Amino acid sequence: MGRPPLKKSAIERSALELFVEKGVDGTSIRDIAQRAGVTEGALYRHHRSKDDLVRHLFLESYTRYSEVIKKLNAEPLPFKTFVQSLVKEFYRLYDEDPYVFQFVMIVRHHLLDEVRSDEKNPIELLTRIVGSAVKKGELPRQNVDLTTQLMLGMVLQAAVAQQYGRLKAPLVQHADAVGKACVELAVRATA
Amino acid sequence: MGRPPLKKSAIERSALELFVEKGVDGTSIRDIAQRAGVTEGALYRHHRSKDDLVRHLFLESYTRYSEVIKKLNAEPLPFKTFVQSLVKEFYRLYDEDPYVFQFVMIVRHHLLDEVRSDEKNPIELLTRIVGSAVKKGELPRQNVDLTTQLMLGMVLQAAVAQQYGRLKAPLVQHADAVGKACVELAVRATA
Amino acid sequence: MGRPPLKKSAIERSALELFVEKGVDGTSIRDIAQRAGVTEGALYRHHRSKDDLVRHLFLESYTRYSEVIKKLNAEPLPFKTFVQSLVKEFYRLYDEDPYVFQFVMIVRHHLLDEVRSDEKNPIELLTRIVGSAVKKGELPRQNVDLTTQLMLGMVLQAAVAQQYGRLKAPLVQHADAVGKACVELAVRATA
Amino acid sequence: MGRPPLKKSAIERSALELFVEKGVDGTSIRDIAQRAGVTEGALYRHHRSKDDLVRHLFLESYTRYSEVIKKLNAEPLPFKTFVQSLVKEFYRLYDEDPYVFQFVMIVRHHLLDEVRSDEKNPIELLTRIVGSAVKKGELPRQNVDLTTQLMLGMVLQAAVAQQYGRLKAPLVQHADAVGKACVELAVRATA
DNA sequence: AATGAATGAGATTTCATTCAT
DNA sequence: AATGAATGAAATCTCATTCAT
Repeated sequence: MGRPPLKKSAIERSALELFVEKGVDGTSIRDIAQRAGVTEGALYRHHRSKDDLVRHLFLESYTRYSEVIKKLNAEPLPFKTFVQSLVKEFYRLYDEDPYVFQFVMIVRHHLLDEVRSDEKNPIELLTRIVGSAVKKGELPRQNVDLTTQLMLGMVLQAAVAQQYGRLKAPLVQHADAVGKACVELAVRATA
Repeated sequence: MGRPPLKKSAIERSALELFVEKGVDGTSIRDIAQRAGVTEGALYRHHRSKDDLVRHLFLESYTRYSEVIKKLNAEPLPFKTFVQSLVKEFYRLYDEDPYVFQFVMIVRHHLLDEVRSDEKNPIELLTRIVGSAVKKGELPRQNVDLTTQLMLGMVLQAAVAQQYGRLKAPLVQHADAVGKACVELAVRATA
Repeated sequence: MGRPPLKKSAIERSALELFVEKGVDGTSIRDIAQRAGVTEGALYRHHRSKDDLVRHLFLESYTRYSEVIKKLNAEPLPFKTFVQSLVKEFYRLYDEDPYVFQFVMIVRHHLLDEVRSDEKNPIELLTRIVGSAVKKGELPRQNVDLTTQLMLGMVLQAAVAQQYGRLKAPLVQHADAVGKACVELAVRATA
Repeated sequence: MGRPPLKKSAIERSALELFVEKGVDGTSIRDIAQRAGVTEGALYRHHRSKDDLVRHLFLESYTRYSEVIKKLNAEPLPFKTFVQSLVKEFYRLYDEDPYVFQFVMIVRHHLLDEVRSDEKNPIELLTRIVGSAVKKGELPRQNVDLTTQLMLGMVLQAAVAQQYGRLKAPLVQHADAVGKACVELAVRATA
């Protein structure tokens, strides 16, 4: 009945981009409003505060990535297939919209607490998946936490490198290589 | 390998810690002065501006890490030895003062430009080292950029994980495992 | 003596209450709309502006009280009867809807100008009534302004005290005592 | 060692006056700064927020008046003397600086809570003093709360009337008349 | 009649920096 | 060297009001 919220998505998109480009604290409400083509007050119709906006964008973005893991975990896949599919899906998402990934990387320091308590947060889940592959005998005995983190490091770093121009886009073309590296790491690791 | 500076000025130390804890933009001159136990004006005796202070701390910290690579690169080591020594030295530094590493991670977005142009910046150097190991036949033909980034990802992620409480300190105890993973990655990679 | 308006519009009632609870400037259009269960725009169907709404409520409330005096003044009553009836009517009104009284107390600072010019404003009227009682010999010679104000002070303070929980409601039960105090004050005062 | 706080009192005085003239919510930080001849930020060196400033001024002002009662209560005076001295002291303070009194009247609605819990708040004290005069037989049995409030009403209303130009300043010249009225009220009241 | 998104002006507050002491 | 009051600019947020729907 009232006006439709024409500018809501413009505001959120502008914010996401600016947060990535200049950092959260480095981006002012005015910056966001200008890029979105609205006045500063408009933002507050949709979000209680700048902080609120950041939180909203974070949860939205974070969820997008964490659901990939949850979905893949729902089907019973061999470890190798699981890892390779995961990397591919992950990089597909990245190529689709690198800003979303970059935004999560940038704010996780300050907001990860809100998610960490979640028993099913993606890192926890990933660790458990590696752990159960060890129990099933798919992988040798090893430091599960360390292996998980190292795999994660490889997957994330490729994205960071793309950002800095050190790897060519699209990232999906590296998915097989990275996936293979992850699997080999896990298969050859020793306790 | 240098010893840690036994006594940084209280101002610089407070700044470093706060920048890590709350971000650079999230930290005010007042915050720094308070933690250092001085007043706001005092900071300007030692640094022209906040920006100046950040730059100073960054260069100091960055140098500490990049020199490890330069030094190791000065001696002609086999690839495997090089990588393992590098990881060990790196983690020794990290354990000595995690704030320094975290600070570099945090501000590189904003300040890396000043360093990137440097032909001898550590990533460039690392990439060249992997590249020449391939040329010498120490490593099989492969995507050198990708391999370098994946190794880097593993090394850095372990530090991030420690920060988040997912890996137990000191990091040095993981140096051998991480070093081995890096070497195997490079050795087994294919073009 | 008029009956209370059985059904004020939700907007006006909400506004009245909020103005009393948080002050006029401390109450936003949004606050009013929320409590009334409508949206912000709706208010402007009924009142040109917030200022308009305040003025409307003030005049309505103020009139309610000032008419008591005018009516009583219309009949030729002995001073004592006049005062006692006045207090009783006044407190009856107060008990009926304390918000209305409190609202008048709160906004008189800002709006009294509009009324003060009125030659027949209640304070003026009251002062004249005391004055003519002196002229008629019903009361001894005295500082008429002072006496009027002291009587007024007693009557109003009982209401304030009720508000702060220092006198029990309903106020009407104190009307005789307060009325008697006013009369005695006037009767015993000296020039 | 730093600059002396030259502007602190100017800020507080300007605030006090403006709060009385235009209300607390009706006065902006800019208003205060302008009248004090400083920039807006200067206020925040001395007070954490506008709210803080209001609270500070209130406590300071409130204390000024409540100490009159406390001091007089310290000496064992007959009721009549006590009341007359109190009114005189009170009006002396008022004449000295009417703004202080008016400010307290204006903000008490919003801040009185902070003081009400105080067992020794002036209204409580006053009530107890009347009560003990009754116990001692100095006054007849009566509704102590009501009498106290009516006396208070007279004393305060004279000040309000001065503000509105209905009583001539200085108020001290009315002290005896008001004091006498208070005493007579208490002496003649009945249960 | 009503909605609620959006505006535009202004409010409070923060903060890097300067400067008298 | 150091202090901390004060500045000036900018940041976040509020809010009465308008207007397309």
